[in-house]
Amino acid sequence: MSSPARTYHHGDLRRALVSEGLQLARAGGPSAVTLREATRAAGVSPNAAYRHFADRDELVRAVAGEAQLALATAIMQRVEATPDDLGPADAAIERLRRVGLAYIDFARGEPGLFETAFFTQDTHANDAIVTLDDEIVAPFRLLMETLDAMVDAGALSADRRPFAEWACWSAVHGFADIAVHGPVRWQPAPVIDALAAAVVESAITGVRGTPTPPGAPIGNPSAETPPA
Amino acid sequence: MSSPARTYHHGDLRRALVSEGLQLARAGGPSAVTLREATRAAGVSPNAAYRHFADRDELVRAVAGEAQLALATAIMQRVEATPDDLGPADAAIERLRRVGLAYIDFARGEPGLFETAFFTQDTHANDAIVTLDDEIVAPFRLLMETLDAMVDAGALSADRRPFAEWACWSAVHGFADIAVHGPVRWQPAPVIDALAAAVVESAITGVRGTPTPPGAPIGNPSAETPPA
DNA sequence: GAGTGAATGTGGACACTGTTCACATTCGAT
DNA sequence: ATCGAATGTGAACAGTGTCCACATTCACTC
Repeated sequence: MSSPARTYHHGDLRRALVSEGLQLARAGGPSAVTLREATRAAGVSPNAAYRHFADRDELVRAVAGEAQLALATAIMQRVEATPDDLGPADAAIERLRRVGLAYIDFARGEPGLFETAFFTQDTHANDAIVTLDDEIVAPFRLLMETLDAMVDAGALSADRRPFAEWACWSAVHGFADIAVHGPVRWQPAPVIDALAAAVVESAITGVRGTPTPPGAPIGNPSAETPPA
Repeated sequence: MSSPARTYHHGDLRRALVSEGLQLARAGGPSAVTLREATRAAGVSPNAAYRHFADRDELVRAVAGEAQLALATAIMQRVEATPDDLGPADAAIERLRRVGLAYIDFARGEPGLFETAFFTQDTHANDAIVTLDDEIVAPFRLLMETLDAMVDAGALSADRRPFAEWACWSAVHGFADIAVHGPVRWQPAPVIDALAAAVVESAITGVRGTPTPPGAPIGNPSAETPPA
């Protein structure tokens, strides 16, 4: 479809399979990324996949990595668009708000990719101990940095910093999941917008220990534009 | 195995299939509840299932209903064990705390059932509008009641009541998901306990708009015992 | 009590999936 | 040019959901 030749082996099958897998995941979630469909789309025999992935699981995990990257990109874009006419503390809080809203909007706009990003099948279930660093994914790292920046800007007291990442991530991730799979899913979009905003404010309040500061919340310019 | 006769048709196959499905879901999540395995366990031919369920999906949804019930039961038990030597407001807050911790502990203790409880495949995707009441599941109803009771007890101001259910549910559900599928999963149990407690406190703070009151938190008597 | 229609369970088949085996092709280095 | 390693192919197997025609059994009527 893209390359002209198609003479020899294939050139770069692994990348092609992950790419096709991403499309499938986008349309139908992790369960839709199937070996046979991906190889078929790549114009290759089913078994060819086994030269690049041990398992179907390994393919899906590779796709999941891409999905995580897409999510991280969406968050970064939204954060970088933060207006710069705010005080340091307000700006830090606004950035946290944007992390949360971008996370939620990504889940709503790309439910298949979102679900895939959290696909994990008991890999290295036996490896005795896994340090946290090994598992940290890009979106989570963004959240950590944002919270650290809040402490630096004086928008979050240092003694409230520990655990803050879990409280924030939990609230936002939970709402995203509920908005995609739960009862919220059938509500009209504006209602979901309002709920999302309320949940994010509540998470910020919960972490800071005090209601949202002077300036009213900004954020939430409707939707995001995910990558291919 | 249980019944003595086994002469005629089967007596009550539908119930048997749901029951077997629950076992499968418990061990392997929703994807493990398979028509053939369930019918096999019930000692019946695969197609017999189609006399009671239109689809594999319908079976899984029935199992999901049971899983939701099990979750609701776990929450109720924990809430009912709230000590009664607390003031009304403190008691109301403690009950909310217990709802959250029970939810999280259920997810950790029965990941398969927990995941199954949230299984939803675009059922009635075309039915124009679905009122929220149709979709409300037992665990969520418990949360609503607990929050209403907080308002009555003066532990939550009425103007903070709206959206509170979503903020609470999001935080708790998100952490449960992360603890089961996410990076938290590999941490030792005591660490997860501490994180769970912190997340729940943060959620309560976020909803009430002010840090946790005088008395230190109680809750969290380690684990729960789910049904068969 | 025999008979009849509805409910329920069976057997066989098909398409689809992941996966393995032996085999074919092509690339890259000697 | 040759030979080993990398990569792709074909046929096959087990497992899954699902449909079809057929068999059994229940519940009810005459």
